[in-house]
Amino acid sequence: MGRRNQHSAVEFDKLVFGQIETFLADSPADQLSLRKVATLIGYAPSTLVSVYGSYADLLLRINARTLELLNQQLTQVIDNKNLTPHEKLSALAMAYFDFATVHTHRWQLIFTLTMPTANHATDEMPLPQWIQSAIDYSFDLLVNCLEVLNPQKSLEQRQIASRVLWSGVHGITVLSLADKLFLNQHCDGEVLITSLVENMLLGWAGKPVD
Amino acid sequence: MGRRNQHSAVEFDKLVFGQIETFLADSPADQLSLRKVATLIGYAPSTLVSVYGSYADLLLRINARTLELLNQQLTQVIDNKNLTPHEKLSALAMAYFDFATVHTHRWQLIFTLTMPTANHATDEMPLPQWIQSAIDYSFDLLVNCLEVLNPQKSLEQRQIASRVLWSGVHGITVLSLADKLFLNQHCDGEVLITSLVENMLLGWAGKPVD
DNA sequence: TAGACTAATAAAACACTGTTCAATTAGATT
DNA sequence: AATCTAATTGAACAGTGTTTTATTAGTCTA
Repeated sequence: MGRRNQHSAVEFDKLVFGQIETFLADSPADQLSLRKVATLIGYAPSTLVSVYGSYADLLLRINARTLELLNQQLTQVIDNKNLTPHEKLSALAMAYFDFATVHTHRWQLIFTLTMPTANHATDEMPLPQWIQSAIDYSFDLLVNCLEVLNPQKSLEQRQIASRVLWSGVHGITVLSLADKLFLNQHCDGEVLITSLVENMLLGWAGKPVD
Repeated sequence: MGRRNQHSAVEFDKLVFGQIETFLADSPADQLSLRKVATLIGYAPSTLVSVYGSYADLLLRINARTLELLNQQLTQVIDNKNLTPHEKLSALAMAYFDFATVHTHRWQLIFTLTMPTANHATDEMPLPQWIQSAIDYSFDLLVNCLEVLNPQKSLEQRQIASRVLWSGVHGITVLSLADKLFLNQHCDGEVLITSLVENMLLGWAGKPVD
């Protein structure tokens, strides 16, 4: 077939992803570069491009892995059958926050990575089907919890509330990691998240929930 | 004194800020560069550096102007004395969202700009006093509204609730602009914001608020 | 008025970045 | 043993922000 790989495809992936992710354990993504990754794995920069298409595409692969890991952690929370809907929502919110706190730089990369060259295709092209399904499924979990808490509300209202909850948790996480909450006493973002969930569900159910 | 400026200091600022901000009216900040700004204003790149210190510092000046403009708009809402606390909070949230929607790229620059070279000073150095005061003042406005709505709660609880509200609005705004809310029907972020404020205040006051 | 001084501006070089492309190289195939 | 081919690389390119050096053009002084 030609020159033998010094690493097989999967070995190469493992090498690349491993080096990048250990780097991101300590340092933010904007301190990394294609050339640094190349020296980190002992290959030439052009090799990485020929394998992954571009540096942006490589980082996109990293993001896919991060999202998969996040999904695992959230699923783990959901699968705990001993929780009430209220507890489940709280646990999900906290798991999201904790994940971002632990894997700060990998999590931030998800939201800071922008594809270069005003990619017209990206704007109009819908998400890959498997991603869209995964997202829909995740939101359905929230929607179901909300339905139990207040069956009176319409589906649309539940969908809206699920987005509000997730946006709120996301906002708290973003600002907490950026240290932009400006609470004089050092008060964890976790306190804010429980307050958000507590008050939202109180407003949502019209009465204290369990 | 030496060679006369072809533009005075204030004229130069006006030229630079004007060109950058009209650019950001159409295009995101990551498509701009020091060299592009230089050609845009008809000066050499090094001139900009000698005036503002660095490209990052220049963008920081842009952010200061954006924040000032945002502050004006929010103050305008607050100064309307005919509003109930509830209405005031809703109007503030909406004004924040609308500002980000109108000045998308300038607003995003505030949160995407990161100072280069792992600036150790930045991590430990507190904010300039005038900025810290402005932030405290803004949050106090929220805290006061919350006190009227439920005087039972402690100051700390009010401070927490104000952060939750702001984080929630911020999160909705971020995800709305990134088009990551995944609501199948095209449903404005404004609907989410009213839902957030409504439910939070319902939970907060323990009863429907005016 | 002629020359020195100086602040404003620019030009060039430097160290980076991601990307492209032509040139290798080493194993498999014939 | 020669050929072929896929993996890998090195060099060139266009771009970035920054630094350093050089050139202006106006003001001040002798």
